[in-house]
Amino acid sequence: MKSSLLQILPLIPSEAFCLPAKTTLLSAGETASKVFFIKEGCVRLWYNNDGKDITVQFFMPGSMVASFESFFKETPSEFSIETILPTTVAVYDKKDIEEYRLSHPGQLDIALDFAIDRARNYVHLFLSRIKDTPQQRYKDLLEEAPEIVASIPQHYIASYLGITSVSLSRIRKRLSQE
Amino acid sequence: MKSSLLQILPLIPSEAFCLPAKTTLLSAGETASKVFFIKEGCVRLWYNNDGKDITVQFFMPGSMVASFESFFKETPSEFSIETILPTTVAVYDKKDIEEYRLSHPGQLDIALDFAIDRARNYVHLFLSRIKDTPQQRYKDLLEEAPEIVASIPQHYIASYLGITSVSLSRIRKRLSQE
DNA sequence: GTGATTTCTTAACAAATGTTATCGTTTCAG
DNA sequence: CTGAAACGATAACATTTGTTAAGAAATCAC
Repeated sequence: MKSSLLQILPLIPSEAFCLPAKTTLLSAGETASKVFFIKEGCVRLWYNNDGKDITVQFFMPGSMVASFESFFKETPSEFSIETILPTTVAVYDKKDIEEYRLSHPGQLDIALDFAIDRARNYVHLFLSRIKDTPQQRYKDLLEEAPEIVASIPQHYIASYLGITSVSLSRIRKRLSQE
Repeated sequence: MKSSLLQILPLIPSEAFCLPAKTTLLSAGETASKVFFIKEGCVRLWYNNDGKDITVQFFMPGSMVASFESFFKETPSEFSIETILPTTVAVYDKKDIEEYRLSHPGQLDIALDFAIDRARNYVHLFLSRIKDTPQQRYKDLLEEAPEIVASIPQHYIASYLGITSVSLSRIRKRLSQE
């Protein structure tokens, strides 16, 4: 039986940190050498689109976040990562992961598993933008993570939904009138 | 020095096929066990969104295509793959790739490389939807692959751009008036 | 070849969003 | 505590897209 990623993670050296909100974990332009495991709080991955801040994804406790392409290809990251709530993370270094990976060849390939997982994630982010209206995506987000919607500024939510905060305000009004 | 994917591919058994347009390589619901290398022609990967046909991506000669998640996770594919022009492909079987992979552990990890590559691809598809207007994306597609735009029905293009064919028609008119 | 189908354009109207601006309210730093 | 900044709602108008429908042109099947 193959081990799961969550079983293997504790075997790799890591450091835990408690961070305040708005702490940057990785700035666009830097090359990612760390993976963060969210223990508590909330983190967002965002993209600077000509000065416009676009939230690509929110990460909740129990999930891992890194700048994917940068981490694997060792190129400057297109994305930044920052906490939006007070957050506790475990930080894994790329070299420690590689070391474990090379010394346990028979086991689950952590890197491949992480890569596949992130790829699947982007497929679904992509599909959700294609399939659903901003209004439907807002309703979905409300169901999946009401605590996010409640605790962070709406312009983060709006940029995640791919609309302006004005439009999100209108959507909220429409929904409250139903 | 690590080998590139394109150097390794010829070492793996494959079969070549010449296929007419509109040939389905994989139907949604099936589990992907093959990877296709496009030698000539053009292939599209598409998604059935409640009866609406959405083209996710076009694949040109020199690139590889498979239903990513289905291939790695051995789950039913959400996507279908079909030729849109007469196309020549080399077909690689998952078991042959795995065999090569396991018997050449020191070398480039084909699976990881393919997974990373597909993930990067989805990141960029995703970003391009976020950053650019349909009009800009149409202009980009015209530059990158004029032969596609010229040789396939416009509703494929429209669904790739995320708009209706009516809207694409309007965009074309706008551009021709500039 | 010919009739049927598909493709592409255009029109008219409805619906949604973007942009800009205003105005309370809340939050935050010092 | 207090002034400044950020936040959220709303209005007005422009722009874009979706929808539906109609018609011309190209393509396909037989």
